[in-house]
Amino acid sequence: MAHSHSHEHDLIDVRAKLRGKDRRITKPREEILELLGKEDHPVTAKFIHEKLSGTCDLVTVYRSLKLLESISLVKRFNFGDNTARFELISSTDHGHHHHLICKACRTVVEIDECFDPSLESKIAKKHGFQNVTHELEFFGICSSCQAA
Amino acid sequence: MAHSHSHEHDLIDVRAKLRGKDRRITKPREEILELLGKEDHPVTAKFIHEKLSGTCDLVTVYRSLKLLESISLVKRFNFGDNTARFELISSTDHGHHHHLICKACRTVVEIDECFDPSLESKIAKKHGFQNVTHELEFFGICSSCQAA
DNA sequence: TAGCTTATTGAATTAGACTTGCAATTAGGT
DNA sequence: ACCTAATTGCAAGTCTAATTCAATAAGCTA
Repeated sequence: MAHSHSHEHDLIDVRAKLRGKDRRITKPREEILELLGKEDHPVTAKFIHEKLSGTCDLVTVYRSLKLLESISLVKRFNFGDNTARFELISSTDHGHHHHLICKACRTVVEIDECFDPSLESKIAKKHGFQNVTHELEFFGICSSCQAA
Repeated sequence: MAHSHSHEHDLIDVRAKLRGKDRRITKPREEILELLGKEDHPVTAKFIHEKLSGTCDLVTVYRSLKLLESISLVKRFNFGDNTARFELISSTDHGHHHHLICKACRTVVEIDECFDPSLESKIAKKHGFQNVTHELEFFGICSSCQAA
């Protein structure tokens, strides 16, 4: 019950984001959002497609993710392996956070810390840029892989 | 003369890096290094291949860049468009610097500033990671594109 | 300098992520 | 229930990059 209620709540959110844009709530989009809600790290389109095992086409996953990204429900991350990864944007951090990735086993740790925002505004001002954001990921060797 | 002299100097560097590794100094590798030395922003493999216009195959460019990266002569950057970009590693910053990229026209500005290294060591220690590095790029709208 | 060993190259093929065109389907308003 | 347009599935295409293998050439050694 509690789950279906919160699910309903999510849907209201999604509808709000789609409203007036001639966009629709479809089963693949719902399923992808629900799956992303259960993952605590960014996942690839292929991973989503496999988890959904045949309920929709891989192309639909790509298209859905692009749409969800465009309405700021999902954020795309790049871990340097030529494969986009997607995470649900949480209301707490608005999707702005970083990751620490093990170069050996590809384990991912979510990072809340970030550098002082004054650095970004300083850089923006210095070069006359506006709406400056950044992408930051950390890479290293996790404790398990150090032992091995 | 001055140029050929500095070129010779570079070659000594390259030979040193390759020494004892059963690797060879070849014309494509020399040409790629020379070209990268003239560029002041990261460039794609395709760009290099076009500039070298037929002197070697695109596959050789990919292979050479991978080799040069492996011996720390070249650094790979990711600007979020699924295309790797490469820059010669300068002795001054050891390849560690960042970029500010215009989301509209893709203009690139080299950035020297970075956040305090204590943030990185704090994160490394907190999660038991070693050899932690980071990839950081800034994105925004440049002054020309703001006007347009 | 010639000869030898083996790293490297070129050309074609393959791999993998992602996109596009189009007919069939379906969301969601009336 | 009906209608219209957004969405999907499937096939085919694009783009970056890796792989295979015979031909080439770097760089010793005599």
